[in-house]
Amino acid sequence: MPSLKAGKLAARTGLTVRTLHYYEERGLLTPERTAAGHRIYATADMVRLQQIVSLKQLGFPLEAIAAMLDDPDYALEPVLHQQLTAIDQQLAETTRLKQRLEGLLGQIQQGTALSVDDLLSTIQATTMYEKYYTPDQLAELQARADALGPDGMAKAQQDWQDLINEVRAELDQGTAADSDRMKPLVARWNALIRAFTGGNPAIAQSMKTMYEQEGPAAASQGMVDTEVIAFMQKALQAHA
Amino acid sequence: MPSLKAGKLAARTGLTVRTLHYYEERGLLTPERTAAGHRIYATADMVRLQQIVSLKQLGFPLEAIAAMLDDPDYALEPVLHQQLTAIDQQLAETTRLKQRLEGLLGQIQQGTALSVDDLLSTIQATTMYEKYYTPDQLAELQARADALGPDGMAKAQQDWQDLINEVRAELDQGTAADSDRMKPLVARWNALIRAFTGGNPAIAQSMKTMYEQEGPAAASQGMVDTEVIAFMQKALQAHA
DNA sequence: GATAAGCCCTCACGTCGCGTGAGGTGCAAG
DNA sequence: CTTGCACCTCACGCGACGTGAGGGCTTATC
Repeated sequence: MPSLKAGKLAARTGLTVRTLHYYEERGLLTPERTAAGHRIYATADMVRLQQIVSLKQLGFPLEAIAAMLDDPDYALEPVLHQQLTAIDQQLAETTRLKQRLEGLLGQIQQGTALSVDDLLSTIQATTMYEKYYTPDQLAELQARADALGPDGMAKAQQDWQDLINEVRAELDQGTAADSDRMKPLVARWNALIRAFTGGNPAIAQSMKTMYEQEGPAAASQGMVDTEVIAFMQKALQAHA
Repeated sequence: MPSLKAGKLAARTGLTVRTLHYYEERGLLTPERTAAGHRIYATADMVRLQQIVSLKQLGFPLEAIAAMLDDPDYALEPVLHQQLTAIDQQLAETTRLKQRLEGLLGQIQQGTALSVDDLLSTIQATTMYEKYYTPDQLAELQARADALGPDGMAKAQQDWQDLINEVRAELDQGTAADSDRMKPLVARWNALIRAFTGGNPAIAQSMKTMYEQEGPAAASQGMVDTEVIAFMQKALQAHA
């Protein structure tokens, strides 16, 4: 009769004894026991173990596997869809990460960036943008940046920084987003955005999506201060 | 003077206070303290935090980030390369996972597979193969499977199962891999492999690679018993 | 100057899927 | 009968925090 103890089953499946114990802890697999407490895995247990392993290969957490195996009428389609969209998202993120890494490696091999600091300045400039702008749009942005030259870029950066500082000052003073005091700041903000987008509405739209979607996480990229962004979004709407 | 306490900094960066604490625990960020023990983040701390976040976005673990930031001459190229190959591998695995999920969803939507059990039989048949065989080879295998028909498939499966059981019996009896008793079993094994590969050496090669590379993990897929496989590899070599 | 609200602090345990010992018992072979 | 291996049960470790619990600090209001 084909029934095995933990060590043998582990050897045959390529799992470890600890893993079998763990599955039992989680209620996934419940072999019989000898009088001395040794686990005895019968054929049915092996079949079930095989199912567990297969479902794990599909990326399901153990808890979900337990639910599936314990209910034979489990609705598979929704979980598969869910799993698939999660996978798609992960795939997209990983792909972007790969592109970033390749870009940085390229910079290093060209000698453009050598220290951690150099690297970080590159990251800030590129990370978030790649996500929301199409290649076309990125090319256009790059062209405009080139046209400005390093000095122009520095000035634009400074303009943004000054404006953000002033907005934060108002925020700290408790100024309301729809206050008249915000009017000139809103105007300057819009002007800077126009300069950035070059009047291209597609780019403006991408930028808007970026802030809406990304929220706090985006700001952490360039350290743009999430509070200021949220505040300005209200102000922009109030003075639309 | 721009220096903030934990809550404010957290709000601005989109991180949580706990995260700031944790970075301090790990030695990544060490703000000053007030007499009462409250953390005070100066501008330099914010810059450093920004660097930490950026490097985290590249997928580095906190320990590596600490090393990079503490040594300005840190050799970046190797770690970037390493990171990139890790990413590539992850990408490949995730892509395969996605394909599997899509295949299964297709089956469900066609009504071919409805229960968890149906799903699992499909998984076993396909999972591992997709990894090591080229699409061409998979098509050829599929064609041969179709030619056999369901009955032929069942017989082939049974032949394999019988052979494996016999091999395991020898293994349990302590028969040596190079023993003459193994000769007929080796011959049958080779015959079944020829039937499977259809004499196509490319497919045979893929199959070999699969077993070599995958080892125990592969077996867990179809529950092929890793011990029997290892034993047969020795036997096949001994009787080559 | 007292009090309440809100921010800050330090433990300390939970997450997920096991790996890795430590320390003790069971079992088949010599 | 003893040796040695297989088995058992705790119990801590990982990575990057989340989530309270329980208690001090600070600031606005009365």
